[in-house]
Amino acid sequence: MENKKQPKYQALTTWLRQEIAAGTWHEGDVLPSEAELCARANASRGTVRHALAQLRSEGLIAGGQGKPPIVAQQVQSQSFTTFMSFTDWARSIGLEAGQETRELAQRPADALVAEQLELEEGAKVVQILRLRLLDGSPAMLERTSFTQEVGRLLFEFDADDGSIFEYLREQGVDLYRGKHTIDAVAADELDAQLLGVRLGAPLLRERRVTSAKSGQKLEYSDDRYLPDLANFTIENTSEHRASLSRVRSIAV
Amino acid sequence: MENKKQPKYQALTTWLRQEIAAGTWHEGDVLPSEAELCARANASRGTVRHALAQLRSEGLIAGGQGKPPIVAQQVQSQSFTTFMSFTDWARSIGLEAGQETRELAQRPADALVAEQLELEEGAKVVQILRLRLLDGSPAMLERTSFTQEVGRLLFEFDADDGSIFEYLREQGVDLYRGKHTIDAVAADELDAQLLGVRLGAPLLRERRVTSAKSGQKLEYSDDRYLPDLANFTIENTSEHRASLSRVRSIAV
DNA sequence: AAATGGCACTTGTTTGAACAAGTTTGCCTA
DNA sequence: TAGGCAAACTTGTTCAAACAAGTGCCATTT
Repeated sequence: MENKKQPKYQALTTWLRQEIAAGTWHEGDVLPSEAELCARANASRGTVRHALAQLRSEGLIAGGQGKPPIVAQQVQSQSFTTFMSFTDWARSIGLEAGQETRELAQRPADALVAEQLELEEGAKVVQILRLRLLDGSPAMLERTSFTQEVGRLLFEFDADDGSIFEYLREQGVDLYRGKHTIDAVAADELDAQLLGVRLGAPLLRERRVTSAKSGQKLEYSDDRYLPDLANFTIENTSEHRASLSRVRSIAV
Repeated sequence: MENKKQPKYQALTTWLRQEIAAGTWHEGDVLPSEAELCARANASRGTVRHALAQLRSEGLIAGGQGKPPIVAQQVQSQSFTTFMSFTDWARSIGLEAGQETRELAQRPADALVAEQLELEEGAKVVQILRLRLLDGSPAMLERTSFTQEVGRLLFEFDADDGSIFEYLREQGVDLYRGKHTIDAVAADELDAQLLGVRLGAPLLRERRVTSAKSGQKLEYSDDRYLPDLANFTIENTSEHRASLSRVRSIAV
């Protein structure tokens, strides 16, 4: 018996999730029928169905009426942290993240940054320019702007020392929501020099606005990846819509 | 009354989804309590909760125990069809999709296509090269390869006439899952000529493998967008993970 | 006036039951 | 043997009831 605080249906989902992750049932395998799960978990069918519904909504299992549920083809996804933090991402694929901080400055926001962070133009922001490395080679150049309130914490942090995202969360900053826009851009002089490509080379750009649960904007970043080193992938099915959208570009 | 085939809880979710989309309740507004919804829909609480659970899993509503559900901050996403079909996407943003088919041919698969479609190298595939337009101007160049079985249907379709995706679905082709990889690439000669950019200009590339529910690969496409005209966006929160992943590039 | 206690209301969890609808299996017939 | 039909099983939908647990408000008390 685990923590008695956990409701029965959640204990069931956790158990099933773990079993699937552990490979007890492989992709396409048939799970025990609802009746069997009822017996094994000593629960009513409603409870079991509640648990299965949760897994279904996560896309972990599939199956239609009359047929027992099967383990679905996994739709890969990354946790919020892994997707938001370069350091965490690198770790997750077995590489070591590195960084060379080129600039850390406080200055008035220009028009673009002010708009993205919903500040008055000229309000003070903290900007950081970092070259990010994967196993020692340049992979991405990030230009990030923080609101004054959050950014001031960075002056007490060695930006060559790891994950800003992680550090800010430890400091209690409520980084809750990320809105990402992905496009392609030609390398400018700075990109070319630091990433080691020729001027005008195609780069994969991710612009990101991070906000608190309250909706207050905290960070705006323009990250440019070498397309040879990083891609974005997404999967969707006619049953399991992805939250990715293709949108019309907005002039910048 | 609509189609009586639709179960009650689904009618309820549909209704609520529409009301929310229509702005009857705004972000942060309180929805009717479960009891009220029971009365209004003439349904039991279980049914109402089933409907609410569905909306909750889509991230449309939030709210904790004791508090009535509220309309959550919208995480934008697109339906499977809208994301898979250029024509449908254009329609959704109020533009007209156009196309100029440059080639429709049957030929042996090269190594890349064969690998993506899980065919023997040299197996026959149907390839189509189409320039896609938004309101008349070039926006994307698509190079798509279909397995023989699916592709043969295209010879009875006027490819200048609209959505291949829609046509194939009407013909009963089971287009179920899309796996998308997004990166940036330099325009080659053909891209430059048809899209009207200079050689080497950055393009936003989406490579896509579409498969049937059975897992059989049906289509591989390399779509190159003018980054001025289309982006991809995604949102995630620490509670609502997105299915997007940043991955290490695989050599092509 | 401020703190507290309780009541009314809300959602969360669980059970049991019944019928509908799709799938599989195996037997029986042609 | 091939086909078809029916029974047995599966999941899907819906209802009703009960208690647990969290929230908000109001009246009473300090």
